[in-house]
Amino acid sequence: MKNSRTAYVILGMLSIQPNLSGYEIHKAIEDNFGSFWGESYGQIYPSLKRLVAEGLIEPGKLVSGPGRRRQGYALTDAGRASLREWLALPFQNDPPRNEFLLKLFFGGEAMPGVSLAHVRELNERNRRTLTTLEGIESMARGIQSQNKPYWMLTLGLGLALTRAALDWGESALVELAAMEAAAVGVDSLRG
Amino acid sequence: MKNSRTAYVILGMLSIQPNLSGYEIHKAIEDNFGSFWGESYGQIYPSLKRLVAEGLIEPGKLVSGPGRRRQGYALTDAGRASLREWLALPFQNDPPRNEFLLKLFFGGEAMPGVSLAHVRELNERNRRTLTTLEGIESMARGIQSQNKPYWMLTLGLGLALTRAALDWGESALVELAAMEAAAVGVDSLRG
DNA sequence: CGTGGCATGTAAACGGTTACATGATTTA
DNA sequence: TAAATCATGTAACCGTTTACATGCCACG
Repeated sequence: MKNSRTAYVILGMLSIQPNLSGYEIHKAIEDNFGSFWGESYGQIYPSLKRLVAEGLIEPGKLVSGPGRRRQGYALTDAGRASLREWLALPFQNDPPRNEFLLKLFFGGEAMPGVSLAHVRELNERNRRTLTTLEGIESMARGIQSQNKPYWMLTLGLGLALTRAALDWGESALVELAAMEAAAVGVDSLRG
Repeated sequence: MKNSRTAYVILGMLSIQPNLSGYEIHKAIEDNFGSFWGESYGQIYPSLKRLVAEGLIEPGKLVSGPGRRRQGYALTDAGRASLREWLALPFQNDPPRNEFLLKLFFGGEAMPGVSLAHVRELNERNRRTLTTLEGIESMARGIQSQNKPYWMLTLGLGLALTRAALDWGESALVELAAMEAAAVGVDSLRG
C-alpha cells in the first residue's frame, strides 16, 4: 500500500467508531465528509482486506441491521500508530479541479444565458450543501466527545466556504443578469 | 476523445489568445487557473495532437522567445463550435479531495501540536494564493476585453473563497492554541 | 563549439471509478 | 418461497501524473 489515503480514512473512521463494516464506512464518509472527501466501494473493500493482512485492523463482530449481516472491523494498536504517523505528515494539496470556474472563465465564448444558468446551478448545489452541513451541525450539538472540537472546526471551514461561495453566487447572478440585459439591448439596437 | 477536459481547456485558452504553444498553454493554465485547475505536459501534448487530427485546432506560426522555438496552434471554426458546445453542458462536480480537512477531523487522534501545525501551513498556503490572486487582479485592471467581466467574476470567487478560508484559519489558530494549552494544563495536573 | 536548459514528446504506473457479479437477509 | 434490497467483492477501464527520452536553441 503505497499512497493509499483510502486506508487512512478507514483507520480514522475506525478510530472514532469501532466495529464499522465496509458498507458503514462508505456511508459515514459520504454523510460526514461528502463535501470534502469521497471513497468508492471499489477502493474500500480491497483496502479492508489489505489492512487486515498488514495487521492494522482486524475482523470484529458481525453487525446486524437492515439487510445482510455486516462484517465489522476494529483498529489494532499498529493501526492506531499508523494513523497517528500519517496524521503528523504534511497534508498534500490535491490537484485543483473546479469545472464551474473553468466554464465561467470562458463565458465570453458561450451562448447567451449559459453562464447565468451555471451560476444558478452552482447556487442550488451550494444551498443543498449548506443544508447538509447545517444538519450535521445540529446533530453535532447533541453529542459529546473529546473529538468534538476538531469536528466543529472541520464543519466550520465547510460552512464558511459554502457561505462565501453562496454570497458570491448571489452577486454574480445580479451582475450577469445585468450584462445579459445590456447585451440584448445592444443587439436590439443593432438589429 | 471521450471525456477529456484537457482538450477543452486548450480550446478555451486558444479562444482567448491565438497561436499558443503547448508550453505556453501549460504556463497559462498554471498562472491563471492555478487555484482551480491543472494540466500536465503528459496530457497537453497528446491532446494537441489529437485536436489537430480532429481538425479542432491547426498548427500555426513558430513562436520565438527564450529557448527553443515553440509550435503555436490556432482554433478552427470546428474547434470554436466544439468549445461552445462543451461550455453549454452542465458542469460536473469533481470528486472532493481535501486532505487538510480529513486530518483536521481526526485531530483528536494526532500527537499534540499536529493540527496546529497543519492550520498554520494551510494559512501560509492561502496567503500565497491570495497574493497570487491579488497580483492577477491588479494585472487584470489594466487590460480591456469583452471577456473581462467573466474573468473578474472568476477571480472574484477565488478571492472570496481564499479570504473566507484565511478568516477561518485565523480563528481556528486561536481556538486550537487554547485547546492545546488547556490540554497541557490538564496533563500537568494529572502528572 | 559545446553545454545547459528549454520545449516537445511518450510509456508506464497509479489512484480511482464504473460496471458487473454474487451471496445473504428481509418482507411480502 | 419469490422478490427486493442490502452488503460484499472484483475486474476492466480511464484520466492523470511521473519519469524518462530527445532534439533544439541561446549563450558562454
